[in-house]
Amino acid sequence: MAGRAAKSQTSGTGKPRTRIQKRNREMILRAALQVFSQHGFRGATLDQIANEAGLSKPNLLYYFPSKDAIHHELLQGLLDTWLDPLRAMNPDGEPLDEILAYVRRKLELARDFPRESRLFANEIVQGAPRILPYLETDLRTLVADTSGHIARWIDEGRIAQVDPTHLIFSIWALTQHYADFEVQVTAVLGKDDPYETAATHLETLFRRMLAV
Amino acid sequence: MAGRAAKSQTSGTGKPRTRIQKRNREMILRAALQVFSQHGFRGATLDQIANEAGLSKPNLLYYFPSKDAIHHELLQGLLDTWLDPLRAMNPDGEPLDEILAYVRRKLELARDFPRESRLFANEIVQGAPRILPYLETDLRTLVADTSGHIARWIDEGRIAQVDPTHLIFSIWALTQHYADFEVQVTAVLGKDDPYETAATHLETLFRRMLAV
DNA sequence: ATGGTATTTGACCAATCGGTCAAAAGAAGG
DNA sequence: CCTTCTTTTGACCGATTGGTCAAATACCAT
Repeated sequence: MAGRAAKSQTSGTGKPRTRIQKRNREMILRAALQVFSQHGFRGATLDQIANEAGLSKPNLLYYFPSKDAIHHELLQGLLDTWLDPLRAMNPDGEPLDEILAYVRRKLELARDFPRESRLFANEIVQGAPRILPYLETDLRTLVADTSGHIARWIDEGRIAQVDPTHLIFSIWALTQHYADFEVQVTAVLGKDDPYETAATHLETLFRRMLAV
Repeated sequence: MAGRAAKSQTSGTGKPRTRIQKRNREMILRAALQVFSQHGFRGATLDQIANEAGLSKPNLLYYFPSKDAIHHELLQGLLDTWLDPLRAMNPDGEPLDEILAYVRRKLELARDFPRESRLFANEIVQGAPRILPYLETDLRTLVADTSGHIARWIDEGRIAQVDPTHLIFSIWALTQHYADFEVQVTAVLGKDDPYETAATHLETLFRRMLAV
């Protein structure tokens, strides 16, 4: 009994091997998403996450080596899907359709995954201490590329003149607002679901902004 | 020495009476704004704030009774000034000018007081646990009133048809984005100041959206 | 200088933080 | 049934948390 590391340790970067592991890791990530998105990284506690997941704290740490590891895995898994809609924009498509489709997809993400959006918002608002390098490389390149396509569309006279990068910022700001500031939107509008009216509003907005 | 409360205790709701108190309370609030806006309420610690303010923790607690009290005073002082630009909108003015002026003022606030914006963003993203009642009453009324004015402008055919409340949301989202997501904007754009181009972009956007 | 007030601090506290560990309890195959 | 591996847990650790308190110090009018 000299070795202290379990032979079949699956925590950390390893992939789950049993059904129990898969189930519990998912429960933990779901609980962690809830807690991290509501309190930010430093404001969240392992006890909260464990409690939300219905596990004991040591048991939670049996599946993940640390608080940072959970947060990191959550953020990592988020980033890919979060920017997919932007990558999905087709430079050879009809400009207005492509942009409106992107807006729609982004608003759907805000509606269907508000906690993911708030997790990301927390990270950014607090200075992006964990994903700044990603922002300065991958994200920056992706935005530069997309801005290039938009600039070409403008040069070809297919949409109105507009700063391409700020256009992208505007799409992010307008769509994520409904997830990140949900309580404010709800407090002002009442408990009704704001997403239908928001979708109409945003389509109108971008149609007018981009009409030639 | 029976009484434990100092006769001249000025902490809590009392107003500062000496120059030292005024100075130190201001230093504390400035430090607290920095820390709270970066880490959120739960993620911020009194030691951090005290350190940032150049005071010892007990000394900090000589001027404010608790962590909550500091955060509360900060938020309270913020709310008034934060919505002033909206209150300053003149229902009898020229619609487009009024709205564009509001956008400009709001963007200036984001540029000049980004930490205040992020303090507010943190509070809202995390569910507004401390100011939800305010949102549901004062803010809601204010938005309802302003939406009424905008609706009238639309009825009079002075600006294009648009959902007034979502128009207000759009202004908030677009302007605050540059403060709340500053690191992302900077990471994508480079270190250059984005506010000049943002101002132009937003003016163009709202002109097109509201043109009759 | 002196006395009273305002301010500052070191030492301390209970509670909670992230994390560890050895042992107990399940699960599975033979 | 027994063995082996996986999963769970209670007890515990040092560090940090928000906050207290009595004593020390700075300030100021007389």
